[in-house]
Order: sequence, then C-alpha cells, then structure tokens
Amino acid sequence: MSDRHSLSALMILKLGSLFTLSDEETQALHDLPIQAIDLKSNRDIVRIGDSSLQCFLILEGYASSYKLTPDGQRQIMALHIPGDIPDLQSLYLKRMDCSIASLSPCTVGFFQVEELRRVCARHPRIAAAFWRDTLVDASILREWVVNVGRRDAYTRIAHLLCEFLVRLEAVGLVQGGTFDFPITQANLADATGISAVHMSRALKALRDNGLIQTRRRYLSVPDWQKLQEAGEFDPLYLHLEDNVAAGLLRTSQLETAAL
Amino acid sequence: MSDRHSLSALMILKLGSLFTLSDEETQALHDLPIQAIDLKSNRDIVRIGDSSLQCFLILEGYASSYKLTPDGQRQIMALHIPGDIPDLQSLYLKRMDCSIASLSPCTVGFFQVEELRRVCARHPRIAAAFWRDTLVDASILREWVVNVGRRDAYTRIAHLLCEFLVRLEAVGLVQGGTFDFPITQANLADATGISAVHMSRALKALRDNGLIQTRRRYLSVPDWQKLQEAGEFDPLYLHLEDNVAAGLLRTSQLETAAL
DNA sequence: CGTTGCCCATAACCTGTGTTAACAGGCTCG
DNA sequence: CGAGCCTGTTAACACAGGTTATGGGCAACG
Repeated sequence: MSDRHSLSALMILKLGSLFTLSDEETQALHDLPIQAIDLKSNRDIVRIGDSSLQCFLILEGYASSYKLTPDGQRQIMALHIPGDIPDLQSLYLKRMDCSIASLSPCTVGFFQVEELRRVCARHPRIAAAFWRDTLVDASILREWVVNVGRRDAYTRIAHLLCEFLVRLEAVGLVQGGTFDFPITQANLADATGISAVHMSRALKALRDNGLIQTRRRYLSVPDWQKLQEAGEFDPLYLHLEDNVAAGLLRTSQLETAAL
Repeated sequence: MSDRHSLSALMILKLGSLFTLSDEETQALHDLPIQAIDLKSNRDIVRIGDSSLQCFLILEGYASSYKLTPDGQRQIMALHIPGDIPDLQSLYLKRMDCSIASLSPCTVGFFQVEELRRVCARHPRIAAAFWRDTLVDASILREWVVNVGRRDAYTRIAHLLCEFLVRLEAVGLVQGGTFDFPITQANLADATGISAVHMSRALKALRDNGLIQTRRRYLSVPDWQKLQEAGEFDPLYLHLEDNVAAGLLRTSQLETAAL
C-alpha cells in the first residue's frame, strides 16, 4: 500500500508539472490500482499491432518506442523516462502503431485502461492533464522530425541529449549535470537515424569538444549553455510550466557556477 | 447559415471517420460559430510562439506545419488537408511550437478555442473524438520519424504519397486514383528532409517506373499496389475505422481493375 | 579462469544525397 | 508583349555518413 503511494507519486509529479491538480484529483490518481513489474533490458513491453487493455507507467529505467522497416532497420521515435505513460494512446486507439521496449532494466506499473477511462470521466481536469500530456508528446515528435530531417549527426545528437536532460530534470533525475545513461550507442543511433559506427564517431567529437563526459553508465554535461548551442536547442516545444522552466534556468546557472 | 452547414460538414465527416457521433453531437458541431477566410498560397496562418485564442479548420486547399532551423533550413512535419484542424493542440498548449502555412490557395474556418472547450465539456464523446484525432496525428508523426530517419529518398517519397492519397480518400477527394496536387517539389523536399534537386531526381524515377503520373496540378497513381510496395506503406498507423479501411481496399481494387 | 557475448573504437572504402550552376517552360503583371 | 519570377530539370562535383571489417575491454557465467 505504501508502495502504491510511491509508485503513482512519480506520475503525479509529471502531470503536476503539466497542470495543477487538486487534492481530490491527486487522491483519485493515488487510488488507481497498479501492478508493478520488473523487466530486464531490451524486452518488448507492448508490440505493434497489439490491442491491449492495459497501459503502463515507467517507474524506473528507460524505454523506447520503435518500429522496424521491412529490411530490418530500426527507428526509435520516442524515449521514455520515469513518470511517462508511453502507451497512453491506448486510451482511444485500438491497436498499437509501434512497439515499446525497455532500454535498460526497468520497473513498470500496469493499470487497466478501463480504470483510467473511468477516472477521466469522473475528473475532467485529469482527462485534460492526460490529453495535454499526449499533446506534448506530439510536440516532441514534431521536433524529432526536424532533428532527423534537417540537422547533421553532431547537432542531432546534441539536441537529443539536451532534450533528455531537460526531461529528466523535470522529474528530478539529474544531479549537478549528471544523469544515469545506460543507453547503448546502437540505440542512440536508432533514435537519431544514423548508423552505430557514425554514432561512435560523433560522440567522440562531442567528448573532444568538452560538451559531454561519459563515465561508466553516467553522462555529464559540463557546460549546459554550450551543449544547447551545439544542439540548436530551444525548450519551447517541451511546453514546460513556467515554474519548471524557471527551475531549469536556475539549475543551469548553478551548474555553470559550479565550474 | 446554409454556408455554416457545408463548412462544418467536412469536420463532421472527418470526426465521424474516427468515432461515431450521435445526432445531438453532430448538431453541437454544426452550431459552432465559424468564420471562413480565403488565403493565397504560402501564407502563414499561425506562427511558432503564438498563443492564439482561435483554432482553424481547413475547408479547402492544403497546409503544412513547419519549423525553421537557425541556418534557414525548413522542415515540414505535417501536411494538412480539408477536414483537418491543424492547431487543435491550442486547446491545451499555450504556445504554438511550430508555424502553419498554406501550401496552396486555401479556405480556412476560424473558431474560438473557448467555444470548442465548451463543446468538449458538454459533450464528452466529442472531446474523445478530438482527443482521438490528436492521437492519430501523433501516430502519423511517429511514422514520419521512421520515414525521414530510415528510408531512402525514393521510398520516403512513395510513402508520403501513399499516406496523402489515403487521407484524401477518407474525405472523398480522390477520383479514380487522381487528386489535386499543387504542392511544389521544394515543399515536398522540406516534408521529406531531402533537397529540392534530389526531389526532382526521385520524382523522375517514380514517374519512369510508372508509379505516379503528374499532369498539370494533378497527381495520379496508376497502380496503388505497386506504390504501396515501393513506399513500404502499411496504413495501420492511420487508425482508420474498419469501414473506411474496407472502402480503401475496395477503391484500390476498382482502380487496378480499371487498368 | 577461460569462454562467450556484448559494447565500443577505429580504419578503409563506398554511395546516396547535397551543392552549385545553368537553362527551359510557363505565370503574372506592368 | 516583354520582363521578371517561380518551378522544374539536368549535369558535375563534393562530402557526410553508411558499410564492412578488425580488435580490445569488460561483464556474466559455467
């Protein structure tokens, strides 16, 4: 039971960053029955074509939405972090149009789509918050089209890392510019539409230019300002609440000050 | 008044293809006050950063969502056809994260976001239909990421054309495999993330292979089956209602029979 | 404590696509 | 009716990034 509390806390944090929730609404989310499951890395959670009656919330670890082309190439079109509900679309779409897999060891919490629909019907503002969440996901996808369509590999990767950092920061998973980063170069390549070999080259360039540091399974950003410039990054499209955006700015100042 | 009827008819057709609406719900949509405006080609309708109090419905012509990179490159991340509400996201996002411009002479109908919110509050199933619509748009964006990230220019263009044809067909704008196509090669290039010159080369290849025919401002698809194969096209991601999908299949058979 | 299997790095070579430029056809507009 | 302008075509050349191959580090496991 206390488990439950901490499980949904993350989702509430996320939704709260998009939309201010009342106590009653918060309670309604707390009361959603949820079943937590642990997963190894690289496991499909849902598959393209599935029509599932459940949704899941990421509690720990990272996941990705992806598709395969007929010749076996893979494209990742979304990265998911703790607090995300990657298949929230199942609320209104019958079949999954992509697969979702863990990118690292993960804990995910499953709940019934039916239950979620009920909560949405009873609490229109929660429905609005979820809707808003899916709209932000769509906005991120628009930026990804730009990223993959018009930026060169170096810029593209810098942009991806900027976005990842900001999103992690919003759920409190960045400490002093450093965050957990167990994602392989092959996966990063699939997310940016380049080859794994070239990902290796480009990451080396980013390292050599002092934009990122990779130690073990962690990634650090020593100069947030410079990485943003390298990635042509403007967080507008993340539609953060003003207070969150302000927090980001503050953090970035702290970081640069810490140098 | 009779004007109004025909204006919203298109939107109702579109929503109806996503979700079955009751008479009362249909009426509520009819009653939405809407202001029609004519536009020339290549005019911005909304701009990135705007926080608008209105949404618009495309009544005639095509439009695109796009962003510019700092060095002046353009990426189109969505094509909009009659029946679409390209900035429906304004319902819950404060600022536009992309610009939207006409791709051809257009008629668009503006309505107040506030009015729309009221209709959604009063008619939960309409809200659901709109939500579903935005979810389908997100699904299309996912496919675009795959398209731009992992397919070569030839396949990519074929895929884009397949999608365009299917979406037009769903609102009755295709006759015998032929549809209005006033979109310049430069715009197509921006939508697929390639250069205008290479777009010209690739379109020539598609023509030479008999996959498309371009006459004046129209485009024909003489062999729907072959174009689908060339574009690795699977309409699953468009989340069409079964009856619409069946209609498509029928049409495609008629077409091939007509040859 | 060797084996197996990732993951990453690097080199050599190849190719799809970008770039630049020049030209032709068709619109629009004075 | 000619001047511009936009659109599309084609050619020659350049280069970012793909492909293939090899080797090294390291964790998991028997």
